[in-house]
Amino acid sequence: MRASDKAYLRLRDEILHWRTPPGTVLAEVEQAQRLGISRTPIREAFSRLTAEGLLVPLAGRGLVVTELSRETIIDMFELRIALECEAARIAATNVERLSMTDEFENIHAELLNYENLIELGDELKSYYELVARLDAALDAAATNQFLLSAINQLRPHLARVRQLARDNKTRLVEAAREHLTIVEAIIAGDAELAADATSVHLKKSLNNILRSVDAAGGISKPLQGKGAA
Amino acid sequence: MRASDKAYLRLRDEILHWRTPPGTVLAEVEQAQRLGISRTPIREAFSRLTAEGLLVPLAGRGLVVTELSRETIIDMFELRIALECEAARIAATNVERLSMTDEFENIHAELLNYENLIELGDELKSYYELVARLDAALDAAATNQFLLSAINQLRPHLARVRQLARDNKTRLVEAAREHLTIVEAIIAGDAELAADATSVHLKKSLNNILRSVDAAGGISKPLQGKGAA
DNA sequence: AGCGGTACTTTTGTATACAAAGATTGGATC
DNA sequence: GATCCAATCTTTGTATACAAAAGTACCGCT
Repeated sequence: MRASDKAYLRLRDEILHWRTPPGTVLAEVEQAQRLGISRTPIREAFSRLTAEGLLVPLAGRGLVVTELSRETIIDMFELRIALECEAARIAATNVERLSMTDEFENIHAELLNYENLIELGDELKSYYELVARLDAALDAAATNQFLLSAINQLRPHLARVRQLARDNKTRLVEAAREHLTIVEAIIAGDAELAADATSVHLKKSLNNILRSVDAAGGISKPLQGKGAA
Repeated sequence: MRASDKAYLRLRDEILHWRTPPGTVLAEVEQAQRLGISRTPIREAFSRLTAEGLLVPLAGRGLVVTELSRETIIDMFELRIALECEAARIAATNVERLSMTDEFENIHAELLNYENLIELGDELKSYYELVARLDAALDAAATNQFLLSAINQLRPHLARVRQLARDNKTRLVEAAREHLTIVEAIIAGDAELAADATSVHLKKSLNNILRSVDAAGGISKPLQGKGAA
């Protein structure tokens, strides 16, 4: 793997997990020395992170990790809802033609399973893996490179926000039911239902995150412990 | 201006205006020599163009200008419709609070003017400038940095596609009316009407482009002459 | 004649030296 | 004491040399 890739992944991971919190200033030489590589691959990594919007140039002083506000999170979800509803719409339309019904049926069956098992802490990781599989299946069924690229552009920002909220058991059971509805709509080929169910799920997710933020008295640092994911 | 910026703008311009058509392979040393600068700023420019999706890496052979197909154009507009309808929705909601009603009223008045003047060739440039002003006003009223960033990501691709279509008088008059409807909906604060009017306009624009492409027997090279814009 | 391997060429990846631009701090002057 | 200017220092921007990796072509072998 290239040094620039390693630097990019590491810096991004540190930002996403709040080890380098918003407002932190990064300089080229400083990071080059810390990571034990030269400025060239660091510049490459910086430019990718800047293009993603995780860093913004600070005139003559290096790059700053983007701030995160309540409004920013709302804006993020506003775009996310538009994009993922569209993706769900397309997926529902294409699932049959792409012979992906089986894949969604499998996910559906496993979701039914996890709805009962979710209270067991051990199952949490598997549950998040299942949601990741659903996301991947949706991506595959969306078949629109531009839409996918826009969603992927948003993902790192969402990952950073996710660190702020802790999913409790109640919310997880609810989310599982919402996912079930989405999957069922896609299997049925009902595009508008898929879009609406996605909207419902995302708006409830947003509310859950905002509740966590407000309960913590604003955005300061991520929640600690195994609950966050 | 930095050498990397100059290189980026020039390379991008050449791609957008089909002087470097899809499929062209670009190498670092080659472009560095042509533009009279070193490889470092060229790499910077290449990485930005790659992030935008105008170039894709070709293993061990440099970077290749992204291909453009009929389906690609449809995908592009699918995303564009989702994004700009959302932007129009937000703009209609915010226009009053942002005190931007006057700006849209001005654009409205000028649109009414151009609807009559549009057949004069001299007015074409001014008309496109007016549409650009409308776009800018919409951006300002959208107030969602993530949504805007997604739209801006799409713009260069749309610019490249625009070179393929020639707007005839009939289409221009029609487009002016569609723009009028959008502006009126925003002034009225009617979010859903603004979104629907935007959808109408963009779907008709897409059809006009596809008609041009099909009439030319596929995507080969851009139309020549003053008509394209 | 086809296949495989090796050497060579081309291309990208990295390090580093140097240049330029901007910010900050110190001093001098009003 | 405040302000402006200048020198210095920090930081990014650019060029270039070198390393590594990948692709290609050629040659020998089967």
